[in-house]
Amino acid sequence: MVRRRAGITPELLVRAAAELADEGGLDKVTVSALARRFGVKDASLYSHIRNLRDLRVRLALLASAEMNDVIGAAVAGRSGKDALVAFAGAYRDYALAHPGRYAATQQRIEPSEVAADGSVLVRAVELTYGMLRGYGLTEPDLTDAARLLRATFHGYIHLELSGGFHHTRPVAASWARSLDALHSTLETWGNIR
Amino acid sequence: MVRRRAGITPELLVRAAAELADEGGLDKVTVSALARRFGVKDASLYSHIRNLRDLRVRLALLASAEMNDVIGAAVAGRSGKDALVAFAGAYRDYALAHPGRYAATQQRIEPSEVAADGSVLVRAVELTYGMLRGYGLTEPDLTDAARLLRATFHGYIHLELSGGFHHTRPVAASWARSLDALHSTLETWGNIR
DNA sequence: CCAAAAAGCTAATGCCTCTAGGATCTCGGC
DNA sequence: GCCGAGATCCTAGAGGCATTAGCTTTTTGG
Repeated sequence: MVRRRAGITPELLVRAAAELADEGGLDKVTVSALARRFGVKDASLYSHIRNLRDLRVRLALLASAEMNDVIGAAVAGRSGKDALVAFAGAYRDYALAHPGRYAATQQRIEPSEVAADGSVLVRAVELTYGMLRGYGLTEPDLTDAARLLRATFHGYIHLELSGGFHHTRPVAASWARSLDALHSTLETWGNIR
Repeated sequence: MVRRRAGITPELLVRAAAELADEGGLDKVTVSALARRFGVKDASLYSHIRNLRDLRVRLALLASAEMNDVIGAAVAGRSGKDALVAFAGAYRDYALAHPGRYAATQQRIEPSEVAADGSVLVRAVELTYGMLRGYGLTEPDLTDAARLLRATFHGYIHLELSGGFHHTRPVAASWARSLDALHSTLETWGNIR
């Protein structure tokens, strides 16, 4: 009997996992579902990934890299409010288009789990700091402002994705208004309080 | 053989679930774990709760009610920045003290799942709006500002709980600074852009 | 062409959800 | 006090998922 192999690689698995995540949520990313997808037994996947956790970490890194790319492209050549709006827009668009991947980026990941690929996470921070330096901020304001931005962006997307905004007013309108507010805050950061 | 009953009620289950959640995270809230806790077989719990989902929704309502209480008490008699700081402090303190319960409040819950107890969710909105009216905001600014606040608070807590803040600067310091910024934003909300 | 590495498979264990149907306890009413 | 109804708990069992161990088959480099 000539049974060809499935030609599975960790990369293929992660890509399939990303699709599963975006289709049905991060908790649909399961070793069984993945095995099913490749027409293979569950146990067979353990030659390619260490375990489910490993798979999800890889997925998180994939998604983070993708986000870095779209955000990086969006901010390129812009500064000030232009950059802020571009950054925020790219962030939100990615998250809404790829909710499962986005959710994956929100998992707690220990440095020991990423081995050498921590660069992805570093770059995300650099993008934010780069944008903030356009507002003339320095430490510790840089850290404070970066935290505020990340929190606001993430909080918004999370609430939007989890159906937390019931009001009839379009979320996009509130989002734009919040960006105005954030911009204004960043401009006057040094004078507040 | 005289076997006394365990005296289980849905309320007891939910309270135990809350403890499980705070101890090991929301995904440790499991029918099996709960049954174990009460010295009873898994299947027995299905006389008290419809299913796991039902349990988690009840947990979310419990936690939401608790948060409303502490926040309500914190804001009582205050206005302006006092109220904002009190609100935010109560919110963050509760979430950090009860991470599992807090996580439960972040689940997507359909109106059909809460039957008549939707009042809890309404009150949360009222608390926020009440505080914002102290800043003289009216619709649609009220909605926009409420969304920004919820997003920021939630985003901050989520990132803090998930270990997203790696920098050495104390999170509490950045948090305080962000509240200053938010206050300033709310004060000038009408003038921005 | 062959041996070792790689990629799958079967078998098993353990944990979890949930349903069906049976036994037992409790309690209100006679 | 007794009894039936309903509430509460149990046993059995199906099915899903993660993970390990050990075996077989396919590939591939020398």
